[in-house]
Amino acid sequence: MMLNVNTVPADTSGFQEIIQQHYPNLSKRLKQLARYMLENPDRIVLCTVAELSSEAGVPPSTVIRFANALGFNGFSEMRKVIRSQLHYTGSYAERVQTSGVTNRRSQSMLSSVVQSSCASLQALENNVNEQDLLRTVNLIQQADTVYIMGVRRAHPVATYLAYGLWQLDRRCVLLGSKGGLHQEEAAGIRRTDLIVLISYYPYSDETLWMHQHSQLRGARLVTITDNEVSPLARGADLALYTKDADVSGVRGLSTSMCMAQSIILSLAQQS
Amino acid sequence: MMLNVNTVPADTSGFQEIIQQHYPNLSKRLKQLARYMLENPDRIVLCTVAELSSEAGVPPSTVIRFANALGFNGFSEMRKVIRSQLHYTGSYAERVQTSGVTNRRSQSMLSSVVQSSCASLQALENNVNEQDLLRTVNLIQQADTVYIMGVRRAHPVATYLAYGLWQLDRRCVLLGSKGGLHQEEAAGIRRTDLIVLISYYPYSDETLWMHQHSQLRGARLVTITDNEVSPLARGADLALYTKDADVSGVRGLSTSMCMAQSIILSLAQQS
DNA sequence: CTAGAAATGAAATATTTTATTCAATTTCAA
DNA sequence: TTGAAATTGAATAAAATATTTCATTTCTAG
Repeated sequence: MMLNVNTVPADTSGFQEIIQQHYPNLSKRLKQLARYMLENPDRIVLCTVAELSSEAGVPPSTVIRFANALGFNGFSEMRKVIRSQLHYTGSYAERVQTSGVTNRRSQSMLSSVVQSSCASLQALENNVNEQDLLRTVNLIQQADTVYIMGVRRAHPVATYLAYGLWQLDRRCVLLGSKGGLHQEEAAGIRRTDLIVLISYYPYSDETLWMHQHSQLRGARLVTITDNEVSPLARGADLALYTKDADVSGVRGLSTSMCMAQSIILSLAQQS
Repeated sequence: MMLNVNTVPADTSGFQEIIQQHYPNLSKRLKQLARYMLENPDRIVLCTVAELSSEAGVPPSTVIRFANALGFNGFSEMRKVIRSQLHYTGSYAERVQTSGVTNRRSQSMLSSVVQSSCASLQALENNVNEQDLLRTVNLIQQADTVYIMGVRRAHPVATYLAYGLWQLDRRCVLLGSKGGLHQEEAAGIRRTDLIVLISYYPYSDETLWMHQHSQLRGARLVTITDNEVSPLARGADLALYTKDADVSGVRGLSTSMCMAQSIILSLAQQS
C-alpha cells in the first residue's frame, strides 16, 4: 500500500503583513473581514468571493472593497498574487525537523503539549456518550437557575461555562469565586435549580462540601470530574468525565474546555 | 519582530489513489494529464481549467473529461471534493459545509467541537514562534510580581495561568476578578513587575484601559490576543497569538489553554 | 441637531470559468 | 487497407463568479 502524502504548505505571511499595514485605515466592516482573513489565512487561497463573504459574515461587495483597499486591482488579482507567492516548502515533517535544529528543546515543549492535548481530545470523543451531553443540556434547560462551582484548577472551566450560559441568557450563578462565601450563596439554592460541580483529583473541600449539601437542597446535580470513582460521581443525576493530559506534572484543561464548549453549543442549538 | 508564518498543509493523497486506480483505463491524453496531476498534486486545488490545461499541455476539454473519467460530476465538483478533503490546519467551516451535505445529522456535536479544536491546536503548533514562548518565560522569571488580567471569555485563561504560577511559587496577582477594582489594584504595579493581558475580540474596556496604563507604570508587558492587529499587540514587549476555533458562533478556549499550559510547563522546567 | 461625507448591502451587470457539442482525427480489428 | 468506434480539440452554450452601481444607512464635523 502506497502511503504517499503530498503536502502543500502555503506561506501567506507576506499577505498578512499587507493586511496589518492597512488595517488602521480600514472601515469597521473591512476590519471585520481583515480579522477573519488573519485568522483563516488559507481561505483566501481556496475560496470564491461568495464563500469567503458568507464565512466572514460580510456582503460580497465588502470582499471586493477589501481587495481594492489593500491596493489590489480586484479580488481576482489579490487571490492570484497570493497564490503565485505561495512559498512551497518541503513536507510538514521536513519543516519540523529543520526548525527543530535551532531550538529543539523548546520546540518539543509546545509540540508535546499540543500532541497530548489532541490525544486527550480524541479520547474524549470516544469516551463521552452523546446521550449524556444531551441530558445535561436538558437539565440546564429545565433548571430555573444554574449554580456552577469549580475552584483551583477547575475554576477556569466553571467561569467559561458560566460565561457561556450568560451569553445565552440563562440565569446562572458562579459559586465560590468570592473567598469562602459559597456556603452563604448555597443557601439560596432551591429544588428547581441545577448545580454543576467541577473538580478533579485532588478534590477540593469546598466542592465536596457542596456535593454533600446539594442533596439536602433537593436540587438536580451534574458533575464534571475525572473518573468514575471520583467522589463527585456518586449521587449525581449525571456525571461527565474529562481526562486532561498531564505533561511532566502540569495538567492541561483543553479537554475540559472542549467539553464545556460542546455543552454550550448544544444548548445554543436547542434554544 | 514576529515572523508569523502560516501554513496550509494540504494532503491530497486520497486523490492520488483515485488517479492510480483509474489510470490503466484512461486514454493517452488522459494519461498525460494524470501523470501531470500526480507530479503536481497542488495544482488541482488552485488552478482553473484553463490554467491546468495549459500547464499540462492538454486542451481544456480533456481536463473536464478527466474529472468525469474519475467518477466526478465535472471539474468543479472534483476540485470542490478535493478541497474539502484537504487536511489543512485552518477553518473547520468548509469541511462542515461540504461534508454536511451527506451526513450533517450523524456528525455529533461533540465530534465537531473536538475536531475543530484539534485543528486549532495543530495551527497553534505551526504558528507560534518557540522563541516567543521562551522570552515570555524569561520575562516571568525576571519579574518581581506577575499581574495577570483577563475578563469575560479571557478570564478562564487568566485564572489558569495564575493558578499555574501560584503552583510554581511565583508571586502573582489576578487583576479584575473583583468587580471593577482593577484600577485600584493597578496602583501597586512597579517597574520591576510584569503585566500579562489576555483579551480577544471584542476587546474588553478594562483590559484596554490596563494596556494604556501599563506603559505609565513602566512595567514589562506581555499580551495574549487573537491576532496581529489587536490593539493589545501594540506596545507590548511581547505578543502571543492564539486562534481558538469558532463552532457555529461559540468560540472555544482549548487552544488558549494549551498555550497557557505550555508557558507553565516551560517555566517549570527552567526553574 | 443637521448637512455632507463615508460606508454599506442588494441587485444588476460584466466577466470569467466550466461544460457541451460536433466535426475532424486517430486507433484498431478484420 | 478499410470502416467502425473511440478520442480529440475548437467553438459555443451554460453556469458560476467577480465587479459595479445605486439607493439607503451610518457616521462625522460644524
